[in-house]
Amino acid sequence: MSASFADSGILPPAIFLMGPTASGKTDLAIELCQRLPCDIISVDSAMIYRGMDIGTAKPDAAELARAPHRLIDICDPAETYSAADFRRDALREMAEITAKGRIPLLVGGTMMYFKALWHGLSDLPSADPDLRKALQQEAQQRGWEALHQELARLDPTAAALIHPNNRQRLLRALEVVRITGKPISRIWQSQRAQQDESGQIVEDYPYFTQWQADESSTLPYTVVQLAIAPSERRVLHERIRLRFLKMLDLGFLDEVRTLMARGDLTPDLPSMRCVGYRQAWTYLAEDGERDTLVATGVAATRQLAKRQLTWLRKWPEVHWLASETGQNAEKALKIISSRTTFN
RNA sequence: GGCGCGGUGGCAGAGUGGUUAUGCAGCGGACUGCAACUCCGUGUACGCCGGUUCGAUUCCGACCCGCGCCU
Repeated sequence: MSASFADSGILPPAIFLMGPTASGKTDLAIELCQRLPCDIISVDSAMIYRGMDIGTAKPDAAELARAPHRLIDICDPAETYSAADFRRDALREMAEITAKGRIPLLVGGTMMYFKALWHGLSDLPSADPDLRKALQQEAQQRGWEALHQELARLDPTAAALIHPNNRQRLLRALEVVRITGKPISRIWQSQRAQQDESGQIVEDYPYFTQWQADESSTLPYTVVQLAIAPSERRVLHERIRLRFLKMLDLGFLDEVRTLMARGDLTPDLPSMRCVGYRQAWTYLAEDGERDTLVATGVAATRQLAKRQLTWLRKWPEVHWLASETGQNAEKALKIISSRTTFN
């Protein structure tokens, strides 16, 4: 079971396996690896961090030995990583896997990364920490409303789309205007226009045509998209609760203590704002109640799952699997073989 | 048994004779370089019965429940 797709004229296969946290993605992915010539690429903005194992529910050593995951443990928790970084890295790994005649299996719950990979990103400048710091200071002095008003002047379209309270996105939009001299919305639009001329718009999915970039950013693979989740929300909530308690048993707090003890990490870093880590940090730093830690940690995880499901609910071309059902690997294989020429 | 205090949406917690805080959780949603982020939207609930009143969660009475004190 291997083939060269490079010169066959057929796009090589790739599999997306998506789902909310605690839905059983990792187990299913490992099972698929036993049955298909595929290699796993993690699509997870938290598992990228080294030393963050228990709280991210990273596969353990035995599982990794059976089914290696690419793009985990690639960053130090002091570092930041972006959707653009992910797209670049994932494309590189996918090419490498495909070159070996194998199938890239992209597994994870970071929907923004899936979207960036699948649809590409507009040609925008990356984050500029110094500029962001300067903008933050400006906000301190002039007020956040003033910054939003400035955006309304420079880029009314973006300002209408970004709520004044959404400082993170407001800063990003201002950052782009200041660096490029062009409104971020115009950059989105110019690429949408190209899209229109090439006739690539998929009418059924207007949402996804909003930002699809030019041909070159289209993913050169035949993608089979699978999503897995419990069919009932309450079941997902219970799985989340049990898993959080299990993490605590496994020494999650020690893991966070170790991170805090480094001395160079702060609670506002992306890594330390991850679900569970943020709550554990507060609990340890403020000597909180254990019941509160559990309640807030579990709630934060539920909220994460809800946001992931919001993405997934409107995601086109997904084939759904139910976590609690047996035989998901068989079902997945059936879907995969019916949608690709592989085998 | 007597006296006192209190019973407000899933939880916490304000308050008012008519305009029905707030926080958390839940639910729905947005999201192009921090995305496990960030942000938006969403609930007439006032223990029970009767009375006063044009109108009662708010005033009065009885009752039930909880807490404290007393005999």
